[in-house]
Amino acid sequence: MSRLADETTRAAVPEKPALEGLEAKWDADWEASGIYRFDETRPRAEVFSIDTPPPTVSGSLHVGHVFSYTHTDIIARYRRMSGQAVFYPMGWDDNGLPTERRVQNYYGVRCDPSLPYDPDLAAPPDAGRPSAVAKRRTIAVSRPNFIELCEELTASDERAFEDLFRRIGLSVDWTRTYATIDAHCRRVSQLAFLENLERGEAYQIEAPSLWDTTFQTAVAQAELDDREVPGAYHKLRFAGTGGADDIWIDTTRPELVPSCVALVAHPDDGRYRPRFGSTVRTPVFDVEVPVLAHALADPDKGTGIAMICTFGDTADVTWWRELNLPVRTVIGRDGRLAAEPPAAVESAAGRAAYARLAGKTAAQARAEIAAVFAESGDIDGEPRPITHPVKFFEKGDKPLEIVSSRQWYIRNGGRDDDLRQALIDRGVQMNWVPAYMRARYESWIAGLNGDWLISRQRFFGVPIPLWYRLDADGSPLWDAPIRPDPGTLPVDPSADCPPGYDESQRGRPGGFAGDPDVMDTWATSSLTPQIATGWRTDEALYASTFPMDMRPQAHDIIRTWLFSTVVRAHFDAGAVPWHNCALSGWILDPDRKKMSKSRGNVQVPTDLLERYGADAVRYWAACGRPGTDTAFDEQQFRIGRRLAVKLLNASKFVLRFAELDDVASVEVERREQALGADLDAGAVPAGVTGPLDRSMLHRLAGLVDDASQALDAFDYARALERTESFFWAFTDDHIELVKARAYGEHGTAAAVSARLSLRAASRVLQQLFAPFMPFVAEEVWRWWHPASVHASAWPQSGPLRAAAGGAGALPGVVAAAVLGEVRRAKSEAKRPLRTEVLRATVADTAERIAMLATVVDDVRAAGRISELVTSEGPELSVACDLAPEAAA
RNA sequence: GGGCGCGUAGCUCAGGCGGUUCAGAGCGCUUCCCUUACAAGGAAGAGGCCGGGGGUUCGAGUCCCUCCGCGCCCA
Repeated sequence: MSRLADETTRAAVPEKPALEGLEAKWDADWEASGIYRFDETRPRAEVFSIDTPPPTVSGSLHVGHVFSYTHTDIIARYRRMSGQAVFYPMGWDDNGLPTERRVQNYYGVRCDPSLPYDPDLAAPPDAGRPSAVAKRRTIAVSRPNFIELCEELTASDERAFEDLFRRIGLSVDWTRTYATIDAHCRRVSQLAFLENLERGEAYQIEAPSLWDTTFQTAVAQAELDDREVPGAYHKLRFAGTGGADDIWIDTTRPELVPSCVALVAHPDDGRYRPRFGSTVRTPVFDVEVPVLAHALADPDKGTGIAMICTFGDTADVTWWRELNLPVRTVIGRDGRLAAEPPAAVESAAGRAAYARLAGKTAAQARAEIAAVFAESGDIDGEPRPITHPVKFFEKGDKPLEIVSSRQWYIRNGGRDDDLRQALIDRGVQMNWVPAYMRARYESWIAGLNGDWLISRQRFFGVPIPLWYRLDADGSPLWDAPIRPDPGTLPVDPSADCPPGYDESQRGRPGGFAGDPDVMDTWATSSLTPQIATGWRTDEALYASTFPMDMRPQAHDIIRTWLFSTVVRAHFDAGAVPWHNCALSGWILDPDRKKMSKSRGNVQVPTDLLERYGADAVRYWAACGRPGTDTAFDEQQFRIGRRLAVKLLNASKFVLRFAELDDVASVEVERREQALGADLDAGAVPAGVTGPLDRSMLHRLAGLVDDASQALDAFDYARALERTESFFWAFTDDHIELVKARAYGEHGTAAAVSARLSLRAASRVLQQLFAPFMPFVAEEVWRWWHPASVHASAWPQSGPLRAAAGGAGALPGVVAAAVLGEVRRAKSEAKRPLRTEVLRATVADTAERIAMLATVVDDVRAAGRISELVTSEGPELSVACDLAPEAAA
């Protein structure tokens, strides 16, 4: 395509360039030209595929989204300009508890799975008005209706996110979006689960698991928070049997005494060693339990001996499993004590005491049992207040209980050393940015103490795709689940029938029952690479995009999203899911607190975009180094905006020489036309002869190498810093130094050299800025190019270095240094910069004086120096005789 | 308690392999300048025991040890 032919499609350089309106203008242009669409015809080696994090759309927009997504976009744009076909999809995470909660509050409804589907149900008229919703009773709706409401609300949330992401110029391929609850994701999620089941990587077992009594669901290890909460030690008496002494234990959970199955002390603890193997009787409930030894018992805690209950905490689970103890459950799924005591409680007194606890919450029962023990004399003194760490569900506000239930697990190395090591090895096969983040991955794996619990007793999620046959008594036959035909996925076992059954057999003896549970949201989002790349649905796409090249994500979810994704890819593909993990930091408010909705310190991005523009907001984001938390600093937006304005003005200055009606202008155009399309390959037309011009091109070549190297290493911040620093020196010094020559004051050849090199540098700088500030870069590029800068080829240093013709950095450095000294002399004399210097005396080393001689005309013109004399000296010094001040 | 990271100018932060772009940038502050790309701008200046203390080395923001302070992840 010849540049002449497209002359008419180019915009003229405006008289007063401005940033306003660029975002809408170029977003529309990009959308129309489709330059961000993935080219499926390109082979794997030319593809760069990105596993974009699906944002939780039920949250609100804030600057944190802008921050990390901009980092990814910079890399995507760089790779695209480097010639790769960038696969850059977008997902929405609308699956799971956050969405359920938002829907409940927004519409004022609750899900009742026992209700039938109502096809005519409309959203409540007061939906979205919290004060109105709060005044009325919540409306019970069926599970399918509830899910419809979830879908309705998430659809509008997703539009708001897409608007924001377009506004900040993400070069996402918007024809490739997914939502974690859509049919495609449910299908992939269920299919992957069924394949895990087939290979034995998923299994179901009745076992103690962490249980949130508020949300009524099991939760996984990765979702735990330890919180320090107040509690109290109760010192209780366990009566020795066969005439042995009583044993006193300290416990924070006396209400669990009815579920006590043993006492345990450290094997080396001399105080209790004689008692190992003997028994004691629990206070009041009078159940005989053994005294056992286990290394996990802490001799320094309380009296050094603990009671094992089923179950009070995770240590109980370990002891129970390793010491082969029975189960005596008292806490139910609702967090209350069961109506009946465990069968082991036989005595009338014990059963009477238990009756005082039955139906109470754990906290209520604790108070009651303290009274019971006080009456019986089995407690020593008053409870002693302490604070201790207690496990919570990260989204919950009541302590977790441990209840025995039937749950689905996926193996993750928590109970298998070989698998554990294999997953650690996968981490070694990936490039981590920054590198030290891998340590977090490894330490998480090292600390795993069980497999990954994926079933959740919730509604808005991907259902476990199984049914169970019911025996003649109506009890499910757990060991032989009925699987769906893969072609029918996704299925909802609560609404769909298994193959060979009809709806009338649901819940009937001899019929079937659907698995009531859904999968944890991470069980689906751990499959984002498979979801995005067309696994099992588009084998060609999968082959050209998987394993993916990049997973950008925040560092706090290494243990969840990153790790679980590695687990799935390891099982499914025997591979890493991606070659690079880029971990981003958080946005902190100016007081260095993490920005979050609950803290109320969130900055709304639309407001910032309004005031500073997308390029300025991106500039701020790009200054945050990989993995590093960044404080929100409004000053950075101003700086970014100033940089964008400067790029407009500097580009205008350079390009408008072409409009001068002089010989040099004709000559520049002739030389560029002679090169034709090679200009786009980075060639510089012959004719750059000026030493200062060549010196600048030499340094520009170095900048291209630095920036490319940094971007290859995902260090966008370094690339921007180098580019920005060069650019300011270019405008402050180089342009000032060559300005007179470019205007033709030293003849045509000198002007041609100046203008050609300025144009070459502008071209390169516009391209180097393009990944960071895509809107303004596109604007200035289109002033002289028919096609998008974002589809142009990333600059190469070779042609620039060739054009520099062996020049070094020094001429430019010396010229700028002398000019700086002259400016200082004028500034210190409080005279305008245009003041004439009658005579400047420059002393410097011989080498630098020699360099100065080659560029002296430029220096004299820029400094308005009439006479410049040089001498040798140890270092640079400049003495200036300024022209006398004109009489007022 | 373990792991990781961070302490450099008033503020926010750069400082790839120890030595000529090692005392740096921007902001803020002070002063000056409407100069034919840019006043939504430009030029210049002042400001620092590079957290403390040891060590390695001819030489240490840079490497090692230790202490202090801060943050994050996990127990």
